[in-house]
Amino acid sequence: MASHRPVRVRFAPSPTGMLHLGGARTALFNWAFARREGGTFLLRVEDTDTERNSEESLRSILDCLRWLGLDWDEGPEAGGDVGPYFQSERGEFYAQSIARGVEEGWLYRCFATAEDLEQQREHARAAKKNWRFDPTSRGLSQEDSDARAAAGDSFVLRFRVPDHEEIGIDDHIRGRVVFQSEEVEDWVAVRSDGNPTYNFVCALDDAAMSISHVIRGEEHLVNTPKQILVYRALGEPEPSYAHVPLILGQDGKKLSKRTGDTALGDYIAKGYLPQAMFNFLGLLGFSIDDATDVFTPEELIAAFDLKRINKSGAIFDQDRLHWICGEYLRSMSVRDLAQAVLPHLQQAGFLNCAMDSAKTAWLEQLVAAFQPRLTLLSELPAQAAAFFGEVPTPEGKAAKALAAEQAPVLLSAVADALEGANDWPPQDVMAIAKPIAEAQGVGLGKLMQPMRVALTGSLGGPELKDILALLGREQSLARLRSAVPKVS
RNA sequence: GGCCCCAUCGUCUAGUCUGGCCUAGGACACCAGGUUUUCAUCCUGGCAACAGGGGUUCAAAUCCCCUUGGGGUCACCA
Repeated sequence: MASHRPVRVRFAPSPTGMLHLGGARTALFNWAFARREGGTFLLRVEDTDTERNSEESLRSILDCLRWLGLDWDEGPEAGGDVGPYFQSERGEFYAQSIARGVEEGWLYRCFATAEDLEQQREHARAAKKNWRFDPTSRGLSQEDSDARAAAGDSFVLRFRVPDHEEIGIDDHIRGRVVFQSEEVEDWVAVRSDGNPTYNFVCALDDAAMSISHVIRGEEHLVNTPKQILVYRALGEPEPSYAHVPLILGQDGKKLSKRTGDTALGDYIAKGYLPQAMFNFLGLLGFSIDDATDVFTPEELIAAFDLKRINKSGAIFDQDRLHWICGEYLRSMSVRDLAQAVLPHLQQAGFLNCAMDSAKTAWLEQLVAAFQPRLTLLSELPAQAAAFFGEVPTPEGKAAKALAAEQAPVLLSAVADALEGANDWPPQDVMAIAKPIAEAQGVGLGKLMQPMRVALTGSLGGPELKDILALLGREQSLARLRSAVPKVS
């Protein structure tokens, strides 16, 4: 099959909703393959469903692809020599192909109504019999057909599927897959309103755009024979195929909204990093080798090979995505991380002010203190709330630590000691704390615990020294002092 | 149900095409230790899989067949 043509691959989204994770991964694989082969990656918008299309969907899909770092060589906003790249603008081209199909006889009029056929299907279902379109309209004479059309009877154009023909593909992922033409019904290629259907225009456009490799989801595998037949009718070279396995939900079925978020946009909103998402998607159904699970786009490209894509479906593993995100987040520079996390803080109502250099420096200090504790950008506002407002009311063990018998004495002692310190934060908090604990005859922990709770409301969190620095002298002392009367 | 696809730890996977190096490797999650004033990070260790049955072969996770299980698809949606 056409393996020596220049590599041209496409991602063909339908702008009827948000970009699905499966679609995002398909796009990623197409992109990686094109980049690996030095080929062309193009975007074609399949907006033939005028009912469900929306401008907003298209924009969001393009934004999502860009967010992932996938750039396209031809398509919307990029142009190209084989456009238009919107199917809604290719009507003239389709009309020519339709005329040709009718003339050459591989498209024929069928006057059966959708309702009739639906009724037949119903009957078959009730009788538990397998239903397939009965191509009796094929027998309609040209005169009768013309006459009924002239009389204004509504009709669709069906594709005349040949008898006893073997339709096989050598799928890059699955190997040889063969269909018998008897299994393929005379499908509708042009609707009664004159608009062509997906299987028809998809093949038409792939041929016209010289697509060399069709890399798409496995759910399209059964569409392939229909599309191959179009190539054969057209006398165009067939592309080669790679049917990528599905992304499965926790239930083992095709990922759907029932089992969690399915749109890439949902994960963007949750604060996942684009590098992490790219990495994770590239690891679903593909692997570089037996040990590499964190990699750059360049490394993915260098190793990319359609034959290395798995055959079986992969369950979307949130834990793994979460982990990868943490890996990237921890490897980021404090500066970049501060920038990335700022929108999430502002969304939570923090830092909604002009960011002068002092504020930025403080934010970077905060981010540095929390970096080892974060896996998602969106986690910071909740974790660091104590640094933006009141001390959250301690709960559970934290409340207990603050209510300990010696806590008031220890806290006021430590507040006094800190107040006397020359620098802020004190160079060695431990050196200040130790004697106080000893004087009270308790372990260091007995002092540190209530101190943390008094300052942040929590037993966990950054190092004490960082907490004092972030809070500042005044605020730190105030919190240590005000915690005392609360418990006494 | 017809047609098509698939089958290694709970999960993502390496190994399968080109049988022996596999007493099946890595990672996530989980569990247990260690480092750390806390939490987290980090380090060490542990748990855990070739769906079943037949072949072929000196040798099978790897090749063949059957069974079972799972999935996809059966629109004038894409």
